Amino acid sequence: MSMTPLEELRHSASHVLATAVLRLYPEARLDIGPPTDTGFYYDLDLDHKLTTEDLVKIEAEMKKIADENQPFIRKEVPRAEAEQIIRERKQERYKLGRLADIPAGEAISFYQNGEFMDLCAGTHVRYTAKLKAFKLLSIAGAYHRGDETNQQLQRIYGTAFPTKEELANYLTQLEQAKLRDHRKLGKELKLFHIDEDVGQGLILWTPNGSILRQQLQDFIMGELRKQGYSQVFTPHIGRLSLYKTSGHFPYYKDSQFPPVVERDFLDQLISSGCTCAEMSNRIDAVSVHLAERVNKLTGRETITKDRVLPDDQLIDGFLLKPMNCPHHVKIYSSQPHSYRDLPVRLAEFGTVYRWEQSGELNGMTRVRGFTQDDAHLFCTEEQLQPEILGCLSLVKIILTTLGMSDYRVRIGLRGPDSDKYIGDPAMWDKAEAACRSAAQTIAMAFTEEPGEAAFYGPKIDFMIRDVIGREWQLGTVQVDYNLPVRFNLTYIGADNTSHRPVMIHRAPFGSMERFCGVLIEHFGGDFPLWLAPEQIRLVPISDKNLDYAKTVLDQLLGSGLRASLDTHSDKLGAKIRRAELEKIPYVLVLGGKEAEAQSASLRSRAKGDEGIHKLADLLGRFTLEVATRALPVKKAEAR
RNA sequence: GCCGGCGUAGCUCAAUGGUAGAGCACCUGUUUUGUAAACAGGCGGUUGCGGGUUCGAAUCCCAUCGCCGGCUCCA
Repeated sequence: MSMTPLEELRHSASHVLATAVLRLYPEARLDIGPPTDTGFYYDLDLDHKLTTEDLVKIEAEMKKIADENQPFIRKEVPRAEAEQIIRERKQERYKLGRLADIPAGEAISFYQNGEFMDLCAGTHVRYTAKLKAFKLLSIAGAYHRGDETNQQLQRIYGTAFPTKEELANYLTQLEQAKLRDHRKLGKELKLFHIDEDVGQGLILWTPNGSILRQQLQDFIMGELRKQGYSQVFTPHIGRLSLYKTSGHFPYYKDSQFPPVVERDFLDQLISSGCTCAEMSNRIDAVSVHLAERVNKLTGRETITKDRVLPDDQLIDGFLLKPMNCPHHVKIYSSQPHSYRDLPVRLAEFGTVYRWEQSGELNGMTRVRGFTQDDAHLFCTEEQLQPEILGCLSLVKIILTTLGMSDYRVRIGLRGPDSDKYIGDPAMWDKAEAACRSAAQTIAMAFTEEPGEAAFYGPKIDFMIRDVIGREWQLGTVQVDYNLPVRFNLTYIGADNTSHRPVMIHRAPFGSMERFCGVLIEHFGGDFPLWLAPEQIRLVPISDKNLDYAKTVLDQLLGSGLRASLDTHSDKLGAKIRRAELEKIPYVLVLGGKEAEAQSASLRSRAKGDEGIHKLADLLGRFTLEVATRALPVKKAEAR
């Protein structure tokens, strides 16, 4: 087990944390305490509910242990002795299981510092005095082995650095990151609102946020037209039977909003004394006809007998769509296709609804209703690779245009448990190779992750971190061999026989909500001119300049720019301050001098006062900056 | 969903069992301003919602809704 020096330090800090906890709470039962990307934690079982005050005490005890300068000593022992050590220390509850995880033949080691001894592969710093800069940050619940059916433990998070300066820098960074949090900026800049009366995880896009979203949509739609996409519109709901054919219902029932069943139907069920469990079974069930059809198409018992009921027992209803694909599939299959028509590319900003667990909801990045910049491509096997390439280039255009370079690309391949994956292994090989070579062609660095594929095909995901350090999936490109089969999609080939198309799901932004959330944080609210809700604020020096200011406003609006006039009777400084706080890219100061020369005094967000310019020049500059979708100049670079 | 913390004016926060308050925002008036905050006055609250304890509850207890940090999940 090799660790970087920083990991070694943090891992040692977690041991010292455990040492301190046992001094204060000898009854604590320890699980594990590894280093993380940003610090370390230790999971422990303790009846006493730890509070932030307890953290202060534990941290003080850790400082003492560091001062005691205990050496970390490694001891390798046979398995039987390891078990004995764990029992002597009354830590058998979790540690014996951890011991059992160590494969036979591998060394079993303990690390001791002072009175504390822990089963541990290592490595560690040599003395506790090396721990000069650490801090406990938070307490959280965590399931033993990450399994929600297991005991929930208390997890203490902390961080450690080689020096106090580095720790202080990290903590300041955390504070600064919080200022860019999209939930905070969303409120300050009036970009979106979530109202508990509307519902958790349901975004209300306010006028400012709507401009942001609309600009992004217009941008991507322009690119889609260039790539030969067709625009479609589909409703927000669809019949349950549609999702039974696609397989989404009831397989993903727990992450869907409950189905809508007709009122007459419900009344009938209630009067017939139908129980909830019975009703649930009947809603989940499918007809003999549908089961036979799906099973025949997929060539196996995809829908098992226990889910089949006679037609008069079935309850149909509508589902808020959790995905757009079944609707798009139905558009494809509404008419016959020749190989000459392919690829068919159907695009829609489609709003979908998913029942996310309440504890998982987070601002705009994890919501229950969101709009995907979705599209479904229907193509031949041969077209798969170039089509994937086209999808990737879309994502690349977006990320490049927005200056987002801090992302990683993950190719999800099928894992070893082959039962989960549907479709012919030879087709999978081809699709996985197509993903790989498309990514290579476009020169994107990627990691291949076996087991991360969907059950219906491999995928390419774009992962981006938010200011808190949480990683989110944005853009995605997924190959699908399942839906074309289930819906019996075909096209007529050059050989005049029927063929099965391959489907690609792709969403370069992912969802507009999540993307905008991440984008707000990426720019810290200082949007490029083309995205800024308000681009230019007009500030007259005094009310005497209002008339001139109005003529300037008309010219800006007439050029398609988003501008407003500050008519408050405040002093100039106050008006400037207001515009700065609202992060408006440009302020035009208008006074007597400016009015005489059809000009304006320009103040830019990046550079400050830029002096007097002719209005005509300014209009040209602004419209060009919008048209080229120029990235904002950073304040530091401007100086 | 689970563990823990939190919920006071539009926003940021004060008031720890004894009269709900400040700053900003907003409105009115005065001021007419040259690059990040003029001055004065006014409006604004059933302390998330519902119960309970108490002579008296923002404060203590119960329940519920929501938010925050994790965990689990994410077609």
